[in-house]
Amino acid sequence: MKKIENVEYDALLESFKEILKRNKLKYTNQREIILKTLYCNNEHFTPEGLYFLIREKYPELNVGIATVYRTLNMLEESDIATSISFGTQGKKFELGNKPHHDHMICKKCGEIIEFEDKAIEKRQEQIAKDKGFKLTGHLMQLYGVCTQCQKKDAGE
Amino acid sequence: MKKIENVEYDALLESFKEILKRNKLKYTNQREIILKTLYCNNEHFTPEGLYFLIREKYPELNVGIATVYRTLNMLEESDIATSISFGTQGKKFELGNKPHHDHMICKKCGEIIEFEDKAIEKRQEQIAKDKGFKLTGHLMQLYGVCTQCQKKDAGE
DNA sequence: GTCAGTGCAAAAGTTTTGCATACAG
DNA sequence: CTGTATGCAAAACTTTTGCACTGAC
Repeated sequence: MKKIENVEYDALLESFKEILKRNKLKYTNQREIILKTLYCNNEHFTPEGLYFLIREKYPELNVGIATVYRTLNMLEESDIATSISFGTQGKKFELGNKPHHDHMICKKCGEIIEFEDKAIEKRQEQIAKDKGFKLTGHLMQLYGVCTQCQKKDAGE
Repeated sequence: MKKIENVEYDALLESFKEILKRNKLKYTNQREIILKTLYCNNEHFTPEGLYFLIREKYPELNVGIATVYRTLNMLEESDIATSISFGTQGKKFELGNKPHHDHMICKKCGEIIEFEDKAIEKRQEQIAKDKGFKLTGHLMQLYGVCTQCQKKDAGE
């Protein structure tokens, strides 16, 4: 994984610090590591998964699961991260910095593919307008079976 | 609430019985009540919420929470019901009988408006095809502020 | 009669909380 | 220094499971 010297991350970090300051919260090592880990691993983490990864990569920090939960909830409330849940596999968090993107999820293996579609975005705005909603965000998840799992299924 | 003498419900019930039979499962009172309650209350239930409602309406049945969980999971596996999660409010189940519909959710008051959009459905199928997915379903939620809440906000 | 379904209670899993200590501001 | 954040462990919640009994077929 390349070292972070990245305008996008810097901006994210700044806005994070900004939000912390605005809410009189403290900028701690743990909070930064959690943010950074979410950023670097372009994945969707369960709180537990994130916890284990951080424990492994930064054992000296000795992060507690409670801190991970507290931080994730805080990030979600601040709209820095969002959580999604699919099937029985529980809740997963990701950063909400990417402006608009959606998820296609394999029901068999849980793989998540991200995609973006301007046409759909446009329609969404139109629908909201029709119903008198002021649109602030959206969540779209397509469920299906990924190529690999389709092959596997066929083989059985 | 009007009594059920409803073609749509009958059809649902039939397909439910059909699925039960196909899987050598039994048609029990509890299972029917759970299905009926989901159908009559056009809402999105948490397992617990459904449990309490059923306890209240059919105390003589003495349904256990375990049965509610078991049945909901069974319904979801059979694609009769789907579960979605609304933010931190946990997992909610609804019947999947309405062929395709999505949700627009007011972040202020929690109101849920259902809508349907053919153009988006089409695009979704196209996207899935492009990525090699076999699409089995989708979940789309638009978040925003409803007309009433916008007015309220303006008034403050 | 047989075997799946049920309620109950216990267990397993997940998330939050209380508290003493650590550390950012 | 002050007071928030943290780790730990306990508590609270949520969901699943084991078991003896019930009831659908």
